[in-house]
Amino acid sequence: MAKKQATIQDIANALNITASTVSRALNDHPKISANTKEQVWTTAKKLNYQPNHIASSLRKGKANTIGMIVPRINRHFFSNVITGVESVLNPAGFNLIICQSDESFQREKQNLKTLITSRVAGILVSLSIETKEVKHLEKVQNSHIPLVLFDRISDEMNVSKVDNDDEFGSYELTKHLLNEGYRSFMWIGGPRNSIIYKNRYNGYKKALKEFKLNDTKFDCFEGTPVLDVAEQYIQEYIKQKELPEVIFAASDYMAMGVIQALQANKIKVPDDVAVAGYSNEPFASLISPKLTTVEQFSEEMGRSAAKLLLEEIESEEDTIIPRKTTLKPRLIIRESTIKKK
Amino acid sequence: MAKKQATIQDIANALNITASTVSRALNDHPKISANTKEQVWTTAKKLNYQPNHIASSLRKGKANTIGMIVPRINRHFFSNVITGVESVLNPAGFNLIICQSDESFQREKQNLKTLITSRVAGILVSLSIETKEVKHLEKVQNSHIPLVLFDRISDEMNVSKVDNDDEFGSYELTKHLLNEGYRSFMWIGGPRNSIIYKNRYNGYKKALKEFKLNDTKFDCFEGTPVLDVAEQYIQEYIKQKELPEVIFAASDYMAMGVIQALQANKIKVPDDVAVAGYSNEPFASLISPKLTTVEQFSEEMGRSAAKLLLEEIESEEDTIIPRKTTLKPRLIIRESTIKKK
DNA sequence: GCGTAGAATGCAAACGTTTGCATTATTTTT
DNA sequence: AAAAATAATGCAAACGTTTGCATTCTACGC
Repeated sequence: MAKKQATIQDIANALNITASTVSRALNDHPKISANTKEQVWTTAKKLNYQPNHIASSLRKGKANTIGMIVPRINRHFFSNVITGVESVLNPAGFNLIICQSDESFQREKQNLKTLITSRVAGILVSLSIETKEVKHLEKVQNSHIPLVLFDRISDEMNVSKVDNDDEFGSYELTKHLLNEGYRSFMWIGGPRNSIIYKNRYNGYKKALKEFKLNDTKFDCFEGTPVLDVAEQYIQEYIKQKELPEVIFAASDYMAMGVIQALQANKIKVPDDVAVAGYSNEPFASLISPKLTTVEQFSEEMGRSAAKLLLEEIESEEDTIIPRKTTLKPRLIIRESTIKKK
Repeated sequence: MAKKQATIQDIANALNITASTVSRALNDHPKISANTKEQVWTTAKKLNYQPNHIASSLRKGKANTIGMIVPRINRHFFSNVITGVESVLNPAGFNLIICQSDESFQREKQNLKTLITSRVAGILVSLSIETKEVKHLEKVQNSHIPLVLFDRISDEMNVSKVDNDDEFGSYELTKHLLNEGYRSFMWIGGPRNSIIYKNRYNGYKKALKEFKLNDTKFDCFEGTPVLDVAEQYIQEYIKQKELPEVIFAASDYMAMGVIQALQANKIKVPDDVAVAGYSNEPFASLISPKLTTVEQFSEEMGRSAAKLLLEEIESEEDTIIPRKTTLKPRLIIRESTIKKK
């Protein structure tokens, strides 16, 4: 019981050599004889020696741990980003500490503090919806910890970033709708102070402008990007006004809400009103009609962000030049926007 | 540039006191005068001092970090468990290191090793599908790290566990089908060497037995619990044999595959054939017909597992008595199994 | 056979905290 | 007023590694 973990010193004692030799042997240092290495390795195994990363981190002045802050882990998009991050970090010998801000600015600050005191080797952040200023991120830089922002980025920070070309994705989707022949549009999206929705809106507008459809008579609705909000909005809308030919919801969940509201009113999708979404949630291909949407390469985003971070961590330079990677999303055309010819 | 992080010693120097006093002041030790504490706190702030958790972990012999191994993070169920775990661990001052086994036994072993060398204070594990033996888990116990298994548990390990009462959930669902009046059944599920699917199968059988429906003429199919596998199976099945009144798929994804196969053959759900699933994935309420299924309280599972682990970590005892928590799932009846009266 | 190079290992300090015990200063008790 | 108790701080070792420099030993060249 309570047998202590074997240390490097125990191995040294067993072999009548010093801890330094053992340390070097374990790390396959070239100046240690093959014979000694062999002995060290076998006794290490015999004693069930497990290296103490804490001690080595302290001595080396840095941990093999990366911190990551996401708004919420149980969102399809973010959990895939995490998978991508891990796929790069683990082979490089790093562990991931994951924190959730829960879309709260306070928790985001708290998380950052924890990561700094844990002396992580680097930090990845996707900002919470509530986050309007970035002073807390500057603290990270003061602590000389490499920082990379992804998805929900901030223009104010001069650090490396990875984002999706939301404007492009939205533009492509709108073009598809226009090419199908739709001419009256409604836009539904999340709050436009979020950079994500701002960009999606801009792409939408840009495409419309190309077709001289500047001022559509139909509304643009902004709200919390969840199913219920969109559903209620459409339910109300139906009672009062005429519907457009197509509704572009800049979130799949909102699109789902729209579809449910329409179907509840016996309005056929896409025959009466077409619907498009954004981000290709898992359900998008499962519902009927299958939802036209835009796929974001979430795992790829994770990989890109992790790579940028790794490079900064392994860089010898004093000052690193921030870089930005923008990923092109891909249009996925499905039943919900196909016009009967 | 390259300014080092301030240490406890820097504060001590600034105030002409020793590091021990500073340490005690920062930890609000009762024997330090209010005056000194005040001074220490203000200079700590002035120097932007950030405690070094690595050093303190080393000295104290343990980290404030918990390790967690899940098969895959981007599954709705597991990401919710993680959320539950965090909600207990974070307030208690612990961080979470999350590892994915990717359903691979090798990676699970590798992950465990990493967590042991990181000297985490405790480990939470849900076993991979491939895991048949648990020797690697015994290593954790040899290292005197508290261990709690959840969801995919093993009977061979004498440790604390949290699981779902899958037999009960499956039994309840089958009872509902029987009460609706269905009398011919088909079972579709994941591999029965997985404890999860074994239990679900048992609950199903138990309910049938109560209605003297021991030997149904319809098949039981086992396969990888994903959409495609189930869809293909049904597609083939339709060509060859007559369908049952109801198909119980012990995974929502499989149920989805079943529904798609049926609908592709113009077979109406539930009018011609009813379908039920298991685990209440987000899409279950979005598809049409809405899917009858069983909800598992994933966040609650995370909270329970984290609480058990915390108790073990904080226990002073040398030997801890393993405990087991079993969560009752809840039947969710939706359109896909409602019989036209 | 002496000097030297190179190989292998040892020595000791360092990383930043924490903590048992010792010390000093102050107050209380008798 | 001396002894004892209390309060506040200091001293130094410890946690388990890593690493620059020193040391030992062997072999080689001339």
